[in-house]
Amino acid sequence: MFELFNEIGIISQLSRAFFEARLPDGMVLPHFSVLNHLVRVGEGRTPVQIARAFQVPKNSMTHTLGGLEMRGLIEVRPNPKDGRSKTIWLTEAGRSFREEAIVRVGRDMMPMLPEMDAEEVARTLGFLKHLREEMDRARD
Amino acid sequence: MFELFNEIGIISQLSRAFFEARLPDGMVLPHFSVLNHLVRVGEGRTPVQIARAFQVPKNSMTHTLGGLEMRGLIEVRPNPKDGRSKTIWLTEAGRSFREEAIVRVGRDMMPMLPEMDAEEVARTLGFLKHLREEMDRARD
DNA sequence: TGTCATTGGTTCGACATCGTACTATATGGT
DNA sequence: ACCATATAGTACGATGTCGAACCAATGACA
Repeated sequence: MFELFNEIGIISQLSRAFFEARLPDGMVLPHFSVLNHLVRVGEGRTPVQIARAFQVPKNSMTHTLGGLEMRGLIEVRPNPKDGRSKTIWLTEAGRSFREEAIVRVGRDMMPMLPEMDAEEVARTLGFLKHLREEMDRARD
Repeated sequence: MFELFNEIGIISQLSRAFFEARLPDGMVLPHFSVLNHLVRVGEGRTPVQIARAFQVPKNSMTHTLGGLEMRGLIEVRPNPKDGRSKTIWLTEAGRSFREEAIVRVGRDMMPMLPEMDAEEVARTLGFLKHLREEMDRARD
């Protein structure tokens, strides 16, 4: 069990480094992740919603969103339903940035893929999701 | 595939937080990991060897070892075979600190364990090790 | 309507992590 | 023996991440 978490930690570290080596200068994995999230889950989300989705504190998300806005990849608008809140939208630059990043990373990831059995990946993913839910519950 | 790395990243984050919440004040996961490594792999390792084992840059390891030495959990001795190098040894305090941490974390991790099938854990672990090796190779 | 607790977001300070540059020792080739 | 190159460890600066404190807007409730 310790070993499992250990392996997970190291892979997380390696995959992050792998990713960031293929992103421009100061961009970091969470930047890409947020763009991706907005495409998949939908735009117009609030910062807290996004922070919860990634299980990070909201001030960290403020920081990440700040970087994305400064680079013109997202647009921040007020939330018409709540005066305290904001909503996050992709710009055209943000959308195309995500696409290019996926191509670039995907290309370099190619050589690794044939080595892994698709079914095994799916089973592992299922187990990890289960594990994550378990850990969420243990957080009280 | 992206989703797999995403899940791994979040679990890594959660498990780290879980761990560190059960360590004293300023201690952090790498501190424990290094102590554990020394017990399992053996004492007398050099900082670079340890850094490589954890896939972190050597200056990060310098920092981590500094923290452990300051707390009296390890002892640093010169390397008789190489004047540039040092060797790292556990103190009694370090050894017992590790034991206590394992007990404390293990106790709180108990409620999660019955939820997971041991065979599934083993299979996942096998796959992740394979994946890690693949990624190591891709690092050139 | 007035008051209090809750929630969204930011600011600030602390710290881990990392790239780069640097010193000191070791190693290999001539 | 001498010099070039590689390697071990450290120092420094930049930055991501986070907890705590804070402000503003909302909601609950008398």
